[in-house]
Amino acid sequence: MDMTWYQDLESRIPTGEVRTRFAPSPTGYMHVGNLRTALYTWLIARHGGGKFILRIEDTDQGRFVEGATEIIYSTLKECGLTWDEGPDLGGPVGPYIQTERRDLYAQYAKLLVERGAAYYCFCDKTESAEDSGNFEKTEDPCRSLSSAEAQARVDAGEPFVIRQKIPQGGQTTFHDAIFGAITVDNDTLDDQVLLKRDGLPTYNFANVVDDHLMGITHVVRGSEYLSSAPKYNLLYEAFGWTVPEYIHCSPVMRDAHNKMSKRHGDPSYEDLKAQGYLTDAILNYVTLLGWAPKGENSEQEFFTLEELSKIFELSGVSKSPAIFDREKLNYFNAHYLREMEPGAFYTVAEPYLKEAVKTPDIDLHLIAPLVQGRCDTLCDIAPQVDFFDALPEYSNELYCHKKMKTDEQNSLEALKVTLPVLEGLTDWTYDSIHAALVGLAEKLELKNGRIMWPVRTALSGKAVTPGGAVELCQILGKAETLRRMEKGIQQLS
RNA sequence: GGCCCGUUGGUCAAGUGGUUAAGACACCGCCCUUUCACGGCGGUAACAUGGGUUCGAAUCCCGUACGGGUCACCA
Repeated sequence: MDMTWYQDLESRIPTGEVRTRFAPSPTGYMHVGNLRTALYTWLIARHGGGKFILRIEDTDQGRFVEGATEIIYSTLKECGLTWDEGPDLGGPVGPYIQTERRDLYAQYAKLLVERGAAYYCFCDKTESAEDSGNFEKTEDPCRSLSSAEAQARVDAGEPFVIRQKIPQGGQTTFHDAIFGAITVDNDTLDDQVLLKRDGLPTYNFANVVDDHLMGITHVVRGSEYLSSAPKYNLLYEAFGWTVPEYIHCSPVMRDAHNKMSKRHGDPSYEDLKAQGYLTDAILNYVTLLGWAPKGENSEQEFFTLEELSKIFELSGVSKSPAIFDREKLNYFNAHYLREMEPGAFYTVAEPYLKEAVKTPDIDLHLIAPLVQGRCDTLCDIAPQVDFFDALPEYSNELYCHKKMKTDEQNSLEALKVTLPVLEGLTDWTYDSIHAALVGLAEKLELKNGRIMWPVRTALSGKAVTPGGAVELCQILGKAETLRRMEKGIQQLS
């Protein structure tokens, strides 16, 4: 009995557990919307104690990008979105790459033809409505071909596609976890292509077949697929399969009108990393773009993946698109940066510090804690610490500070009295320098700032520095400190 | 153009018939302070719109406007 060819496939489908899948096509980089979809999908699986599956959808021969699969793997791994089954791990319902499942789709498409839910079409390729400007729905002449005639043309070697035969009249209703029940007239649906001329399935068909065969219980995808969902239901119905739960997510926007896109130069996950953002911060922020915790957690905004997998609920997913806000991402990143243990921060900051400060005598470990609280991203480090290597040219205007009550004249005096004090210091530590400078101010009955401001200015040549006068003295070392102060005195004289 | 979906401050958002309409980012002010940050305190700012239903509507219904998606042998 050849009608049982699919029984083995069907028997492999796991049941009784939550199974979700992330199914990217290897056409480029991992954009933010993609990452969010992967994250939600993973969260649903983990929240339900189920399996997260990775499937590569490479049915478009023309758009394959070399290395794209690797970016998908590395991004998911870095983010901690571990998968239980996939091309590299295998699993009970593999293979997990669609081109390796090629024969399956054709078989299932033919099954649909036999059942009268699909038909062979021999027409020329149709242009997209947008390109052609033609939105009229036209009756496909191949739809009414007799099965004998169609089969004869197939046998004769005539190229064909297989199209879904949408019922005439009636309505189809599908349910989405976020949007609820949506009903459409069947007459508004088109006989979409299931199997392309090259024998590979379209995205829509491969999805249905694979999601069923892989036992996917929750289908997470972008809302751009919302309007094709009714056709999916018709397909599931024709096969006699159980319809999974749909979760359609609205897009992540760059502004009110446009999705985030590579074309507009919007950053991918990798770009954000290169711009000095931490993975945890990116994930945390992206989670909140289109999802919010409910109830008692509704005011919490910082989450670990672990916490999220406990409290993530679909009811918190938003229907409307969310605009990606760099400022808020900065806030999250700054928060994560500050929360890091000093050692951990040093590890991530070191490459950036080394890039900016090359003087061998300078201890980068002393600089790191100074910049930790002053950065939105790691890329903010270098511009703040470049003066350690070389004192920049600066204007004497910098010595004038209203609040510190300093001007060029009293700054010159301050430097002149401070120089010998520091010169006489044998113990060059933070505490001793601090004691010396504060002691001097006290002795002269001056506010600390009257001494600190001129010193900090002379040492940095900048209006803003990480750390104050004492830290800068300590880090620069005695010799360099004295040299820069003498330079200041000379410049002010 | 047909169909589908959406609309709470500039942004992310809570809210499910009765609230002074949360909170966060950003912005502004004050405090802290050896600069700048950090931190603390306070402030400006919203239910797209018109009709219903109701004692009462951000919440329910209808229309309008605006926005998005889709109508590919792309995903």
